Amino acid sequence: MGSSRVTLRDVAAASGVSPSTASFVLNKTPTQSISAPTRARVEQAARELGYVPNGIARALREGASRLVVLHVDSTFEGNYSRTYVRGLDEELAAHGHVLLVRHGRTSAKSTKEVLDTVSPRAVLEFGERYLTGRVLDDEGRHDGMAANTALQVHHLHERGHRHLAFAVPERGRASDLARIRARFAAQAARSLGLPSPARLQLPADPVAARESLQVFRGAHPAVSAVAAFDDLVALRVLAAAGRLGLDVPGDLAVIGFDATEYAATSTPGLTTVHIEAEVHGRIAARSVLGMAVDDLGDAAPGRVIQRASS
Amino acid sequence: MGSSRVTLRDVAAASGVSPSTASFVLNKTPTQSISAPTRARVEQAARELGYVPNGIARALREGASRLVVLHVDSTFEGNYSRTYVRGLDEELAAHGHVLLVRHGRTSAKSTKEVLDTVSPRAVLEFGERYLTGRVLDDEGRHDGMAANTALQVHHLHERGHRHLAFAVPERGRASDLARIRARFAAQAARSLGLPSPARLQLPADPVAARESLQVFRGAHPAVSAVAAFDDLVALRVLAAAGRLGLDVPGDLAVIGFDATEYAATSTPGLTTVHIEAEVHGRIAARSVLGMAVDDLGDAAPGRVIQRASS
DNA sequence: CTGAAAGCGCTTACAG
DNA sequence: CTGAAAGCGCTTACAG
Repeated sequence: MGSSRVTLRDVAAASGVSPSTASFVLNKTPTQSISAPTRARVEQAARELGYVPNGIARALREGASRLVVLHVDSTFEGNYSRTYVRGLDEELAAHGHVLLVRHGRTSAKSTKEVLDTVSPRAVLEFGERYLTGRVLDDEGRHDGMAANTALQVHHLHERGHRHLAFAVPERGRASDLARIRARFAAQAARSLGLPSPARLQLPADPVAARESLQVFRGAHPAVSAVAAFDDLVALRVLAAAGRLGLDVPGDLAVIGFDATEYAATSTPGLTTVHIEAEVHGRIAARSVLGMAVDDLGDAAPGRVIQRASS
Repeated sequence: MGSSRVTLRDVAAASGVSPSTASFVLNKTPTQSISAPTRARVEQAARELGYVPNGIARALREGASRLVVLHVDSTFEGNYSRTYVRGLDEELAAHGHVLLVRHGRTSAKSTKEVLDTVSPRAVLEFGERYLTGRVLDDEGRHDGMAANTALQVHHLHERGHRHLAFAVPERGRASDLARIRARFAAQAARSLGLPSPARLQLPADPVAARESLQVFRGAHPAVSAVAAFDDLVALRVLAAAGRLGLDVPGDLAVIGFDATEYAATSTPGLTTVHIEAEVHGRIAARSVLGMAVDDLGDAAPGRVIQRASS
């Protein structure tokens, strides 16, 4: 902790200039011209002394720190969150900022506390950008979750399924997100001329999940394929189907979402959607810093990882 | 962002005292006595104006912010990390501090950058405390990972297994941790008079994993049970065993670690160890703040969640 | 019991 | 091209 000792004043003293001048040099302040020799001396002194600016002092002066807080509710399991955070982190780092993550419930109070304590440059909600997506063309296609959900539906349709289910987790978990995803699935189905996917809820308890699937099968005998909210829910479908003696994919095809490592461990292996969100993370970073995002290119499209469950 | 407008000076003005006095009141500075009426006026003014101290200014003055950074390399999947972070977060919040998480590789440079930018009160490495554990008695028992690993070994031993394997992930992933866990497993086996568990490596690719298990079975025909590094590795063992036509648990029993939700979705269901780390999180919080930890009690012991795989 | 003053380390008008 | 000065919002000796 006792590292940040060297101060701007030290650098100034060592190079025989005022702190103001040292600051101008070190920040390359565009509105100030500094003679080349002075600049060289200051830079060398800073290097030799190992000067690093005190972020707190700078933050007090500038009104905000160079910290960006990402608030995440859910867990970090799939490929999406991993790549999103990587992109966000790298892009922020490239522009002198630091990413820190806040976990857990968004009690308004505790969020305010964070803001007051560290004066971050911004607070991002995980997935916000992704939920929206960017419109790619005049037909209003998105590269976000809508497109990736459509990928599930298209995949099942291509394999000959017309009557689909959309499988969601137990009540309460990720219910907002599940609702949005279900809506996207319905849109995708409609655009293919398919009926809207039926809603299938899969609780965590295996016995309850099996019963849930059994009841569902009775109510929706025509449904031959399931697009799941995520891999976990998909694996629950697989387990329930197995316990009901159903053949997967013969009686019921299943596709997961977001390609966790667990998808490779089921029997049959779980088909799923691999999502690369690094560009989304970078876009979020640039947006927060008020920079242009045009040169980042489009997000890598999602892709289906085909296994035996579909 | 434009919320933190009200300053200490405003509160002081509104209550007709100096900023010094207002500060003394609001911080309940123990070395200062303030008359009751003054105190009341300041507190009311602060409340009415919605005053929240500027954490950056305070940090500059005090030399460190009230922020604690938790550095985590791996993913947050099992019960352990979830409960650890919850305990850490709540305990820090109870003492006026804020927890933020930094993900990803510990490049020394980027860590330094974090420190310089936000001057956190402390930086914790995830699992550090847990890796060590606390000695509970004179026999040197630990409540940390050693004890939880022993739980796996004891469970398999109780079910009649004498020749065990310890299953680890592919090269590179969590290899330090895997080595430590394997050593704990060996200690536990020795204390039961069992031979040291053989090392079984399970790559992510299902075909490679199956081959790995096949080779292992040839080399260690006596091994009848596997304790796994985590649930993911355990599920890989299950899948590989299934593909080899082995009966689980008849031919090979399997126990996972850290009770992810995925453990309930395999066929057969995966027996695993549930670990409650909230107390560890609280201990870490208190330690970092230089507070006593005695009244926190012992960590909840781990427990085996019995399913069909053992 | 209360207040004026200094200072944490920086940035940035402003004056020269 | 360079420097002296003010000020971001707080805390805490120090004086009264």
